Amino acid sequence: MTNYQSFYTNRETTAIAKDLLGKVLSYRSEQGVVSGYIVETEAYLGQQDSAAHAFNGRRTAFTEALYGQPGTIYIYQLRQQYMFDVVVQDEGNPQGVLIRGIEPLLGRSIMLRNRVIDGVNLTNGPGKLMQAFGIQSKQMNMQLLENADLTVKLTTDHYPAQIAASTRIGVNANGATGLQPYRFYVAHNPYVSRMKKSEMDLKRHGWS
DNA sequence: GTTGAGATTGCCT
DNA sequence: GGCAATCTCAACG
Repeated sequence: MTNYQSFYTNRETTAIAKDLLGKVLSYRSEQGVVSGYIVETEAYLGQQDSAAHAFNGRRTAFTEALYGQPGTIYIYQLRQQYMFDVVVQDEGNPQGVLIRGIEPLLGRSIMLRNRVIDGVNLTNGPGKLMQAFGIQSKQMNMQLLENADLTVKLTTDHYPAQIAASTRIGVNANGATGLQPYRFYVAHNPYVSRMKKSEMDLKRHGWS
């Protein structure tokens, strides 16, 4: 267990999901470095969470990465879209945090080229941000964030003025934990998915 | 500006 | 065969 990995264990997954807000997600692409501040996350609590891929201990090639060490990359494909989770908790405990939105920092022109659409639509969704980064394969699945071209920097100069919570998006609401408030986001930040224009803070973007 | 349904691919979530 | 942790765009208010 490295120091880097200790961030991703030893406390509740919901606490880790909140703590990731404001951290910088960075990718060394072939076109150059692209990065952004994390503004939206969702916690998935593994075997007891009816909305989680690893509910009831489901373990297949699809979900294998979730069972890896803390800080492992979990990339999966859904309807032509790639999505990215950070695996949290100790090896064998299949919990994860889905990164749902980022505020662009470096390489904005690269993201524009990859997405061909400007404004908040550049990165305000889990599939959108992967498109913007130009990650369109599962090549980095199961790698450690620490060693991969995709990393999360755990120091930051951005802190949410307020963290909001809600139910998770797109999950089956009928399960036991389907309506738990495990989605966390920087209140009023424009790059949060489904953020209403009338609620956006266009000056400070919700940072303190 | 906001909401709803269709698109469309891989795996059994 | 059916469904999935989404995106896009057309239609409505």
